[in-house]
Amino acid sequence: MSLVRSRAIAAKAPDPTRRNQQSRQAILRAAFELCSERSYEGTSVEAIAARAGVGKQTIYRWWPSKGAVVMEALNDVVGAASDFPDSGDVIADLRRQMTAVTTLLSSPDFGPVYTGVIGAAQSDPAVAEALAAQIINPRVDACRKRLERAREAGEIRADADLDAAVELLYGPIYHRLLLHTRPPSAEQVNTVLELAFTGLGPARA
Amino acid sequence: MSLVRSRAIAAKAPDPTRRNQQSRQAILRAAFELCSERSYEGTSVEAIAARAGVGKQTIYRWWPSKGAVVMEALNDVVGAASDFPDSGDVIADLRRQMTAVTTLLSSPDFGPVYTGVIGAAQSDPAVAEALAAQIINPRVDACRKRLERAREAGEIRADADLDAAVELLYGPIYHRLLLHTRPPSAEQVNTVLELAFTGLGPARA
Amino acid sequence: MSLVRSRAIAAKAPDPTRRNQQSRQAILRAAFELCSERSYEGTSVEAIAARAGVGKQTIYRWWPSKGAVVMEALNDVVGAASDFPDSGDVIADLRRQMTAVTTLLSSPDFGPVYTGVIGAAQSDPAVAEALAAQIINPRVDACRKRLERAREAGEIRADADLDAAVELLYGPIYHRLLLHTRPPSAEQVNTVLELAFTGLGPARA
Amino acid sequence: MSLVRSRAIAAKAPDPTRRNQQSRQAILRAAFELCSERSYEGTSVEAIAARAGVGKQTIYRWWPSKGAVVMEALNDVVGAASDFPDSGDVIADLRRQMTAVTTLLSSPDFGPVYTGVIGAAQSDPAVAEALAAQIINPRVDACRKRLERAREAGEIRADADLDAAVELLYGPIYHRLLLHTRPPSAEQVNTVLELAFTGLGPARA
DNA sequence: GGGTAATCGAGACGGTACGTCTTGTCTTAGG
DNA sequence: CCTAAGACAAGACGTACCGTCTCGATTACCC
Repeated sequence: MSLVRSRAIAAKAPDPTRRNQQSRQAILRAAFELCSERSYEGTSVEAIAARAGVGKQTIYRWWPSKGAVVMEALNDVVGAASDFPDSGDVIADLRRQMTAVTTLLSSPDFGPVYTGVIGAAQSDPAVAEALAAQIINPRVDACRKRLERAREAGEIRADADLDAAVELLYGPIYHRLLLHTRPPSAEQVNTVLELAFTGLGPARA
Repeated sequence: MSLVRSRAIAAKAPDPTRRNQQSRQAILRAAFELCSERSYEGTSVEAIAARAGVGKQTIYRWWPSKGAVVMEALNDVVGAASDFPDSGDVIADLRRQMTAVTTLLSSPDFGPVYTGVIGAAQSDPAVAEALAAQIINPRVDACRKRLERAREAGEIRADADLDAAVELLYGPIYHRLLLHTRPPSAEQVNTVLELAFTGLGPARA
Repeated sequence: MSLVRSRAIAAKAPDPTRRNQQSRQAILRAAFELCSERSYEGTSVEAIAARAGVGKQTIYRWWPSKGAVVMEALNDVVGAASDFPDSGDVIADLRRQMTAVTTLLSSPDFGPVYTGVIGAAQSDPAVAEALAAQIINPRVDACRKRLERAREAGEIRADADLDAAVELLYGPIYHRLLLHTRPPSAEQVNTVLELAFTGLGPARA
Repeated sequence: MSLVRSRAIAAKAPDPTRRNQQSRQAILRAAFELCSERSYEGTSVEAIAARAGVGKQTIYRWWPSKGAVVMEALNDVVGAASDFPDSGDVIADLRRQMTAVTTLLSSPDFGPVYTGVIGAAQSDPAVAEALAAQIINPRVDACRKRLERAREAGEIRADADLDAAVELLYGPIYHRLLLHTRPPSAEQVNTVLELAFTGLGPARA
């Protein structure tokens, strides 16, 4: 899985065996650094090439756009989607994972780069596709698998739509993150879990 | 509230009483049209000025950036946040309102412009602030007020955090919309309402 | 003559009796000051209006262009073309007058403004015409009149073309001034007078 | 001499071996054409770039200003300063050369472009320097060399300052050209030569 | 182990848009 | 009606990047 993971967006043609791995690393590193220092929008392909000590053509040979480069750089930073922990207590496991996410998103190094890429995805379908395929879906899948085990264990209603459940849990975090109403936080995670598992409705029976 | 709503971002200095309202309308109209025809990213200030028959300076005099113009145009299109309907059945009212939202977001005229502005908000703090203040918060407030009445009527648990509840309901829609996993839909609204009100946990008692 | 002298370029229409003389003076003064401080090119109508505490319209109402304003300001500074002195020695009189000219042209306050206006005259026929009519021709005339008296006194050949003679005397100064090969100087005046009166040819008979 | 002639003003930095000569020629050609059709002032860098089918940056990469471009274009048109003819009769040679100059300056294609550049030189020191170094000085030198031979041949006084003599001969032409009193002409050349060689003073001895 | 083909750094190129500046006209209030 | 103030349409300025292109100069594979 992880072998193909980080190349879907980069399908451009030339012989990958001749690729200079030092240049590739320098480019990804420069891209992430520049996005952290300035911002996603404030980072140009020219600047990435200059910082990496690389010709612009070397970037355009292997990636279709700035978004694709930063996408891949981001993916290198966060690493592969690991499976969810399974302690037997689904709420504790979700709390752990979701809290880690809000912490990462609040990091000044990572958060703005990530939201920058999501911003770029709104106007660049290739970035949007790569974002969903490489970053979001693997993590949604890992979460849904954990929820499936919880459902089998009776911790979750038997009739729950688990894809929708993942969106119900993470949606509020992205709502805050992307609409800039207030920052996501560990405290929010607790509230969301409580509401989502107990339900908004009045106590039943 | 709605008196000040649509000018927060435009604070730039010159005497507003001398402003040419025809130019203002032509600019907002041109901005929205161009964003609909091409895309947010594909629309330039130059093009807006040309389409509106206006000098570029007239745009830069009154707005700090393209994002601010489109923001205001969008706000004109969607109109003020109306109060939620109150039929006495909170779930029916939410379904009506949330379905209208997903329909609007799925419209090819409106959806891409809206996501474009949200994308711009990720790199432009002024746009982000205007988005929250002018578009999101008024609607969040309206929804929370309806939920408050529902809580008083016993349709919602007495201890529920209603701001979080709004995020719980709308977050899943924005999750799909902005992460481009799958489009928001009326069907999603039903699923979300069912899950959010009943809760993920197993039937109690 | 000198009553109408300085208005030829300004023929624009409105009733001159209603003209505010304080504004006129402030404009001319501001124009000359700004040209001295920055340069002719670096001075804009906006800046002149601002410095003079005057609306731009007040400038455009009375003058057709920046060149016309500076032209008139310059004319105020140098004053009317005075008659040449007549000591009975034409060469001494010319030396006095021409040396005064090179001194004025070398002044950092005046020289650059003057060459700036001559530069503007190369692209603006109205300025060119005003320059010739208001600045150059009156002085050429005064000089020619002095040469006429010298011719009558036998100091100058009876068959000399005196208009050409004036150009012969002042041309070398403007050659240096406008082609920027080397600055005009008092020393140049001596050389020019010597050459022009004695002639380049070998001593006759 | 003529090898280095046409690059003095263009010292801007980039590697000249990589320069696209087709673009260079297209730019110079477009610049001269536009200046002829409209005027020097009425010609913009944008228009030159558009007419030449070239990006603006390509102009700014190799020239510091519009003046520098037109300067070089002009220099290409007039060609290198040729040596003066030497028929043994210095007055005949000067008449030939100076008449050619007044003819060129009276040409509607060339004259206004040339005066436009001289106008620009009054506000742009770089253009002024290039004008002197590339256009004026080579021709002054060629003329002075011819006068030196004439002095050796006894056609000119042994004690004449020949640099001043060149200014004496050409100054009157530029006086008319740049102060716009009346146009330079072949007839003027005759008058100037007669006056300059014979002298203004009464017949000697 | 030499030939050849692709990648590499570098950077010029034709373009587009930026945000600023100035021009000359038009509009508004005040005297 | 003239004035100061300044908004307006127009459009050029010089800069920044875009994505493509052309250069030698290394590579690295194949014969």
